[in-house]
Amino acid sequence: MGVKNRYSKMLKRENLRNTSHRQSILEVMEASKEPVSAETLYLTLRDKGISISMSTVYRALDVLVERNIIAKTDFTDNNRSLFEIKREEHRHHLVCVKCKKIIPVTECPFHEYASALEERFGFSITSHKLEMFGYCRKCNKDSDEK
Amino acid sequence: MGVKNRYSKMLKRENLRNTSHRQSILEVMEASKEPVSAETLYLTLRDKGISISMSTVYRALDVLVERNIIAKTDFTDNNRSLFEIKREEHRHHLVCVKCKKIIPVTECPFHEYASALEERFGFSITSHKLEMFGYCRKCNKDSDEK
DNA sequence: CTCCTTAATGGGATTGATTCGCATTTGCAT
DNA sequence: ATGCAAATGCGAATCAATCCCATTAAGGAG
Repeated sequence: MGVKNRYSKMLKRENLRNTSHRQSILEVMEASKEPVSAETLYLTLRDKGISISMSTVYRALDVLVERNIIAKTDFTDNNRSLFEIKREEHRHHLVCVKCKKIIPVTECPFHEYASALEERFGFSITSHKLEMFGYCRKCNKDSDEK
Repeated sequence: MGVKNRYSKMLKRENLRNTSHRQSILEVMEASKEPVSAETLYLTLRDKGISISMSTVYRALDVLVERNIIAKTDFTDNNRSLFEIKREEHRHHLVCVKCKKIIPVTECPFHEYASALEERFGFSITSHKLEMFGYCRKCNKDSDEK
């Protein structure tokens, strides 16, 4: 099944219209290895010759987050939201505080921990986010050389 | 050692002036069981009869985050930043997506996982955030009753 | 205790991301 | 092909956060 067809099904299942803009947005997000901002998305689409407005980008992102197709991830950096498509395995991130590089990580060993908390607090956990901050290999090396 | 004295020392150690506003802000944050927004802080201080401006609140929060005395935590809810004083043990949170209640959790079983990632990616992790989302005991019960 | 330097503050203006309102267009069921 | 509700565009509005600059106050030196 082609990628576009897969998106159609996803949208249909959620009672969302299969518009070309939503298709394009999902394609760009699928292709991106890192979380993207609304503006990056907008500019990328423009570069590809697609005419779209910022409102549409934001609205599409909102509805896709709401339907659990993409995730909004905040890194506390310059008050901007980043968005990432949900893949089979969810992701965590290593964020370099110096060069801002974001490394996705797919391992997630937290089920046990989560279960214990659910029991203790009577809380049903439906999702979680883990972000780790520090210095990437390159920035570590750069500061060694000084 | 009194609380105020402790704050004085923290500020002095960081070469920050021990101003009454910073004292007040730290007191309010210490007393708060949950992360607070800049606005909440501002209003709380006003209620206590302390005259302060939003600029000062934001500036104090910035410098305290920078010096690692408090932490900025974003919960993706209405694009607002929340701040929390750092205690002996760092904290994670259970965030109820319905009533927005935030339950702090002090257990943190991630050192092993973190070490493995550091090795694999040559990344030095200096901090991390884990937030879990779902439904609290009360909101679970409310939806049962329907 | 007083003086002096400079960090900190107030308050208003500004920025910048995100949201809103409403007229127009488009998807899609029939 | 037709009709209607959903989606879009574009400009205006909102709202948290930041900036500017004149004023105040912390705290070290004497």
